Amino acid sequence: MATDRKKIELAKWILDPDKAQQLPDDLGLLEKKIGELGLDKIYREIELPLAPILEDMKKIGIKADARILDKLSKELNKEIVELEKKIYGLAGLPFNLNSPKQLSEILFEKLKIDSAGIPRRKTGAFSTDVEALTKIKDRHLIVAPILDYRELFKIKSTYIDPLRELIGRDGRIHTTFIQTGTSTGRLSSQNPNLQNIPILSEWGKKLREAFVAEQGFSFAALDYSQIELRVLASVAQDEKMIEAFKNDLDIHKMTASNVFNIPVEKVTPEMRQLAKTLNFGVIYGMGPDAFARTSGLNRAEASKFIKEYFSDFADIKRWQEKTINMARQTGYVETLNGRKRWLANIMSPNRRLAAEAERMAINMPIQGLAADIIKIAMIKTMEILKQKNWHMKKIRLLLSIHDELLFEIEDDILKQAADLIKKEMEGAYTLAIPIKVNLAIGKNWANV
DNA sequence: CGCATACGCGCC
DNA sequence: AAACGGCGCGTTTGCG
Repeated sequence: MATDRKKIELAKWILDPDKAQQLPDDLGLLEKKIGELGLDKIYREIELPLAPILEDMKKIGIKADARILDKLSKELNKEIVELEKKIYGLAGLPFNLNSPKQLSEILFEKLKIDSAGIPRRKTGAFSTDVEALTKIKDRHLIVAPILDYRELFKIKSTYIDPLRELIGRDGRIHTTFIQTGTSTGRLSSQNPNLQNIPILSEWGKKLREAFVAEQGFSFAALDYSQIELRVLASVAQDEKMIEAFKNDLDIHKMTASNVFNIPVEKVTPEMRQLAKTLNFGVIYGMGPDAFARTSGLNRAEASKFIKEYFSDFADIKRWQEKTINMARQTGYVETLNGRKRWLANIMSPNRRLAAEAERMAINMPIQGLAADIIKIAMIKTMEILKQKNWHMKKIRLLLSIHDELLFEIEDDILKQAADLIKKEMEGAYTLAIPIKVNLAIGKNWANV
């Protein structure tokens, strides 16, 4: 059970996850307030039981193969040095490639690359982020190797080398899951952050191969399928989206079919990608500008698609408006479980701040309920594992990555145990639609 | 020299 | 220019 110190920290965070208020360190007072604000379920049924589970996860850690990391570090170093040479040659002089300021000077002053369409940063320098560099990729030969350099340097300096140093004498890496670190109810992971290990790039995959299951064990990765969109459909009670999930349709395809007013069979991959961006954008409160930027459309087209989206899924629009109005009246938003986030700026006369608060308002009940669900699943699952006397001996919960749980399971019970966990996760909460979990099994984190 | 900030970027 | 929600972290740069 949690210490009073820990309980106080949790209670204060639940009362005010942005930590903007000055709350007393008096547990009695805090718990009284929790009751008054309808936060008992969050406090007593979710966060308090979760605390010891996170402690166990930290203690057990995840096994990492130092030899693989060492090998990757050497390989990356070779690539990075070669890219540096090439880039300095094209620039005509060496400079600090990791300095956006210096890089900007080289690109746009020394080499005089056309800066049309490249935004300036607040320091006045032209942006050199991946979006900007991609835009000028065809304007000079130096750009492509810079993009390559960025990717490789990032993976080496942020992941490979620090992770190597964090392997303990037990051969494992022990992240800290922070229970009071987010404003929406999610967990975060620190020192190292194991919630943002690369997965998409080729080198990211190689890195994940360094995370390995203990001898005689395998990894089981279970991730909720489209959990935030399912939560959105359910919370907003959008019949069209609910039906799609009930029928286990490809949700992005269905969205494209609606937005483009064509049958599902006629949806192209490009249309589906656009619909996918829209679906995620809706959860984040994306406007026409951001949608245009990420989709490659112009502003007018982007606006048109957003409008079409909300006419097809009118209940979602209505829910968003209702949620923002409630926030204006009460000063907070909440998940179906009562988890709250106070939005001080929702009535701000500063439109930028008010609009920012509105986006937080429509995001938090979705992201927060998804977080509630996976936390409930963690608690229910661990209870079962303890009953079966598997906990820590034959099964360890290693990581929680927002919509995914990574377990290490002894091979003799692997299949039956993984299926059991899957059922627990799917049954953790009842929405208007089924909750689906994907299961993957492998000996390392790249192969799950 | 340490610290805060800006920038950039990995993940969900 | 930016305004797409939630995080943690490495490097550079400017300041005290």
